Amino acid sequence: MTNILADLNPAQREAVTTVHGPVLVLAGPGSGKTRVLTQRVAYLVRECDVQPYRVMAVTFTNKAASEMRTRIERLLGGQLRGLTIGTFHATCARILRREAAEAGINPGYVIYDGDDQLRALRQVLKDLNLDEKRYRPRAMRAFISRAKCDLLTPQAVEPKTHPEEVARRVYERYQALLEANDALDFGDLLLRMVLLFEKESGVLEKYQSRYLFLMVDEFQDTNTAQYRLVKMLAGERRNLCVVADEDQSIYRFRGADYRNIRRFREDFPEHKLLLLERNYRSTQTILDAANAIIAVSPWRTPKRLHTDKGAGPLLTVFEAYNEGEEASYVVNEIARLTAQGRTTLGGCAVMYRTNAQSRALEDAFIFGNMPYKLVGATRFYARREIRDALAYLRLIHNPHDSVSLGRIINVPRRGIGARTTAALAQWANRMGVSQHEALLMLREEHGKKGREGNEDTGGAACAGRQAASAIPFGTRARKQLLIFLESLEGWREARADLTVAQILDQVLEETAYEGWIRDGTEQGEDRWANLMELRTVAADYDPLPQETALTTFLEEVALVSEVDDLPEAADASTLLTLHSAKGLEFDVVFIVGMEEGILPHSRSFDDPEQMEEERRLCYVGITRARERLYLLHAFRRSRYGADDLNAPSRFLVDIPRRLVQGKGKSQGLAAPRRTATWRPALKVSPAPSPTPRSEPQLAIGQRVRHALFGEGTVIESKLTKDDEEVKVAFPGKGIKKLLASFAKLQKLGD
DNA sequence: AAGTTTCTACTTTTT
DNA sequence: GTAGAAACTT
Repeated sequence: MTNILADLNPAQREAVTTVHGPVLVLAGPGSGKTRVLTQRVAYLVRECDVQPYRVMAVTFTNKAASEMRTRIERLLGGQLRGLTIGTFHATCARILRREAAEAGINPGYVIYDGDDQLRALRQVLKDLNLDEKRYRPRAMRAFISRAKCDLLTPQAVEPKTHPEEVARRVYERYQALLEANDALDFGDLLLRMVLLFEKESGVLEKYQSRYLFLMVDEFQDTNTAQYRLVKMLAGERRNLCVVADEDQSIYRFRGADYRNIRRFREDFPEHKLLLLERNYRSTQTILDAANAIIAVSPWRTPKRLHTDKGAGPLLTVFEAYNEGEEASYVVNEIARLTAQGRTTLGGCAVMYRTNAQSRALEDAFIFGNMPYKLVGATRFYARREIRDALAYLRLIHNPHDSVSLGRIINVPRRGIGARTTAALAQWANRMGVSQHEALLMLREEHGKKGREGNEDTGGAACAGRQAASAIPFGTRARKQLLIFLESLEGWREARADLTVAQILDQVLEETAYEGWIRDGTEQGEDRWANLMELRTVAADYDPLPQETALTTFLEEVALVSEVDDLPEAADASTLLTLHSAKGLEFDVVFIVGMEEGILPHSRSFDDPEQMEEERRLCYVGITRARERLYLLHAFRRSRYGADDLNAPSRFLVDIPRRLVQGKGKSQGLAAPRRTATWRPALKVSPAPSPTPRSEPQLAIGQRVRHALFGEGTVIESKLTKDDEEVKVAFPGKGIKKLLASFAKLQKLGD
């Protein structure tokens, strides 16, 4: 058995072994805090005879949680039954499911994400006769989410302005809709948990006495609801260990409040404070740059990060002419560094402020025939086809979910248009039942009518009997609705005998979804492939007991995050936002778009607090680098259509020149364009030298082979200054723009 | 109701 | 420069 405490520095060791009472670990980037947390759990279990099920560890992402679990299991050599490791949301979702009766929730509830929230809100705005232009669903969502983070129910909100009063009413109505749908949104998971603990002291005590030891990672990113939750759970015992780095607090916009650190210090005055300042990741040069950026920030506990690693290479600051040149510079540098054996493709990452910036980079990677993996962009679970499929599954699981119903009732097209869906929603509303129940009533009426042999057209005959159930549909609409209901009821019955994957198959089959989505375009193929990918994920749930498989699948799918489904294996560079970079590390990091208006983002200009957050975001990016750091900005950048000229980021100015290669010629205000700057990189690049001018150009119609895309046909070709740019159609892969010198296209006969 | 075209907002970050 | 909604037509 390995000694759990070996290889820990004194501060780390103390953080691991101080298991009783509150502990605050202030941990700089790369200081081994994940290590501390895993060793601490292992220490509790092995050295202190604590049963795993008495420990709860909360992490920020599911990925962090499963990594931690794996590492602990490796340390202890065995499965840890009953250990609770997960995100706040996942943990609350599970407890609420278990305590559904006490919480007054249907245990089969579904979880609404941001997109579902918007759909629900649009319905609410329609019901309240509010103009979507004046009361933006997104603004309403932000208002509601903020309220929930602050533990405010609609009744508790105190509107200060008229628009806030309207938002409060929307919140109230929205909440009623969710309740009717047996749905909880992300905010509800936390809010309802807190409310349950406050209302039912017995339930709280049950969990307090189960969880003797609590740990929270990324504590600076907790919101008020989350703070309240851990404080309640810690109870009298106060065995609560939180790990925080206020310099990496980057989620203020979704309610995170790094002041929870201060709150912790006040609420747990007897806490032990531990500082992890030794960095095991980066060179001193990178740490100095990071310190220079963050030291400017007020109100922070100063930390002095240090490392045993040497100075390492200087930083590179580079001004490109535009985003295209910025991207090709990155690709060239990665090619050069990997060819020199200084790193691997997987050791390189490119980080940016907004997802939209990934496009130019992707183009450059494809141009250069360099493998890359993209984190985020259009999240897998945000894709339309995936959401459609999940809506079907959710509806089968919980027919009250009218948001899902509204999503797929006419997808694929089945003759139920906007008019009919609006009428159905209104009708159900008026009768105070869910849309599914309304459909069941419609069927009943229909059957009755048939038996009575009543041959009226339209719903007039029923109107006299029951005003509330006057059926607002024409014959055709009614027929289509009943056909839809039959399908749904069929799946719901079949559900008991089928696995999740089989239910999905059946839905796709019976709705002819494949034909609907596979329309012969490249996009259609992608979408179908995504669905098959979803099917693979669903098949993972086959071994679970039949009754819980669908519930578990839907819950886990609702709570996965961006970085969670990062493919590990492939040797490819990573493209990701600065936000999703947190917690990761790479040999070489490129931060692109270091410009005023991009990083810092223009939305932060008028709010000093938000500007500080931009600074921390920059700090997070820098501290991801182990060896080499490149900071890039472009003289000119096109942002949705128009061209902008952006000054270099103010954060660049804070970096001491001695840390920067080439004496920072490009620092200061926007310099005139110097395209020559990046050409040398192209020359030393290991990529094959550009096709000699004499070589016959690739003609339109020429068949070619590409290493990544296979065989294709040239459909467009134009000569640029010193190369040839071609568009090639690859069957099944779509049309790609390629640079002849990089793409290594092999000409094929015929 | 479905298929077109036109318009518009979008691009901050996500459990 | 695009995706999704709204406004049109068939």
